[in-house]
Amino acid sequence: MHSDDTFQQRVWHSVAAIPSGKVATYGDIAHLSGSPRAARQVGGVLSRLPENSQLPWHRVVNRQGTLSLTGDRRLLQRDRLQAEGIEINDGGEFVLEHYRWQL
DNA sequence: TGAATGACAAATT
DNA sequence: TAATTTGCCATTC
Repeated sequence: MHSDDTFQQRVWHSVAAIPSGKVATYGDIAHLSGSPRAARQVGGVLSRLPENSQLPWHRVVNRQGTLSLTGDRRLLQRDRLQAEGIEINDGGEFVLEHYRWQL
């Protein structure tokens, strides 16, 4: 029901709040979701998002300013970020502090 | 119920 | 500076 308050749902809400053109790290989302040390779980939640999800999962990146995904998903994330104005090279690297969402 | 898993991150080499 | 190891913890199997 609407009173569900699982880590997974808190992650969904946190990610949904990231503004277009900005990015947040897995750690940032973990922190916002009430479990500061669960950065890894954030990735776990996003990896299991339904195909039809409208969540801007592409705005979640790692602390190095690079993309953690591989293969086709990685290319999709890179394209979506570029589409939002983020300067990211073909290797999926960019200047994190230049686009990081200030919590 | 418990072991395995992993879209991380900080510490250590 | 870069590579490897260690700690982390919600889910999944």
